[in-house]
Amino acid sequence: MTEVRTRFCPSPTGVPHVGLARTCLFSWAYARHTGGTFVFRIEDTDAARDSEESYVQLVDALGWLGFDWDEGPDIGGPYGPYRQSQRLDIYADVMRRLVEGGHVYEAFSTPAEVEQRHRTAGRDPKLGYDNFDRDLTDERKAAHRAEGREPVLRLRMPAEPITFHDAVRGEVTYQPGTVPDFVIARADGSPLYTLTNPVDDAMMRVTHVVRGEDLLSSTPRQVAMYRALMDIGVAEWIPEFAHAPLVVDERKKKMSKRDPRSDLLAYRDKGYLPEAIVNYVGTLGWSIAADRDVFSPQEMVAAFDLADVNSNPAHFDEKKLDAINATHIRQLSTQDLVARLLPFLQDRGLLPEKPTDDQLRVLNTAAPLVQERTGTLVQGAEMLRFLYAGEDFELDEASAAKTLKGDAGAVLDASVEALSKLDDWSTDAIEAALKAKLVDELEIKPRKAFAPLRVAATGKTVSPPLYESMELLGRDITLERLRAARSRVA
RNA sequence: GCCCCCAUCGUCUAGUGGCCUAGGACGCCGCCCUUUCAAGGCGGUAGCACGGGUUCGAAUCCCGUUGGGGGCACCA
Repeated sequence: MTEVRTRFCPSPTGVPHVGLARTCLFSWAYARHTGGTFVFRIEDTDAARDSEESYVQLVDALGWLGFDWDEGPDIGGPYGPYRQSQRLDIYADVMRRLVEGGHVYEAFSTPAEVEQRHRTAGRDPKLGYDNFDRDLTDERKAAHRAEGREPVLRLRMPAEPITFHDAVRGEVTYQPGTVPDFVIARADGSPLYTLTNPVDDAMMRVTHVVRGEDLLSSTPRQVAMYRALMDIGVAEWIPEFAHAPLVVDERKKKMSKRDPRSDLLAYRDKGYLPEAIVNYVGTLGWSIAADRDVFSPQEMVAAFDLADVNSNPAHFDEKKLDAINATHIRQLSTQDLVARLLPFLQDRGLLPEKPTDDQLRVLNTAAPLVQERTGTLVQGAEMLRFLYAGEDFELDEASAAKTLKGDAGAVLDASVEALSKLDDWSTDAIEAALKAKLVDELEIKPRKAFAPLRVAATGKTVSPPLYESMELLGRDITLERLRAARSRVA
């Protein structure tokens, strides 16, 4: 157990969520930090719930976030296959050896029977399995089978305390009797997570198991399974565990996978940067430095250690995510920002698949203007809408109602007049002409004067800087829009 | 109910016995800048759950209390 090998092994159910991203991040960052190997495995042993669609979304989301793996279902590797549904023969073989080794036994009790026994004995009926079938005689088993009952397989829990080391929590001990013998294979013979997960981690030579705290209390079972696997020669060691604290909601409950804030791909659609998601999720249970919380994935990899992960649950705060996203947007180069904005403009039909040189020139000039005032790429694209809307340009009704009234008519008339006779259609000239006319000559307060102009030209009360926007729009369109707005003022 | 985990500003965190009259960030509030809204700059608000120990000294170690959470499937 020299080189670090970590893994991320989701089951393909539902949509990719924030909790997954955080667990994956810690696992991935640790492998990358140590120069180890990162394995991606799919745990699809529950045909009823797993779906190919979910698998595709998972790969999509992970790739978007910038995670890369050295071994996985899509790229193979020395310990494949990396989808559990393709490893059934392996599990069958291990099961057989586990039975032979006496670690596992056939159990026929139904949950109702177990509960009934608890009641009869005056115990709490919710106690869980009572290890009743541990030493069934061959006669009893045959009798059960004669009734048409098929057994599940259960692992015999050891009689000694189970202690394991957790990189986050230190030593954790479970007393014997507190964890019942557990099922590792269904009555139809198909394997369960309780078997497949440790078997694969062992066979894929995983050294560090990073997972959520919700799995902490299943770890003694995991450890017991490892011991059995070591006994039959399948495992060589018990991996180090690291249980990351839960991501919780405002009610302090484990954040639901169904929570809309949990949907990773939705963040991409809303114009969040993947590195911002990674950054934010990385601050949940870990910190890069005492006075710093904005960092790149590379910086996190350089600094990350499982031992520094803290153990208390972290509340998911969308406001903070927004702030971090905005910061990352501001740090982008113009070229990078343009490249990231482009798909959003195209999705909205504002730019064609192949933009013209002129459209790109405008975008290169305008992108830095929205960069410093937008929280997401979607907001940024929307802020640029007025530049590309053409015939479809329309005023935001709320903005128009707020500003196109009272003095607005006079302001627009005066502006059209001043701008019409401008020789030089540049930001500076526009600014000078407008200020001279509106502020100096007509003595209109700046905030009163420029609000209607902004709405007239860009459609909204929030936009890139006004004079620059007018320059980019060009004289004809600017004047046309001011006149159109004028006609709306009573 | 049983087992386990957790406990620093509203939130995320720094803090691993003296550097802490507890630092940063988000949020919130105020001021400045200013062509709206933002952004930016500056400042402010606010916290070691409680009770016992240990120690010359505790946010930091131990015990207990309280509170919160997770798990107890032929799901993963």
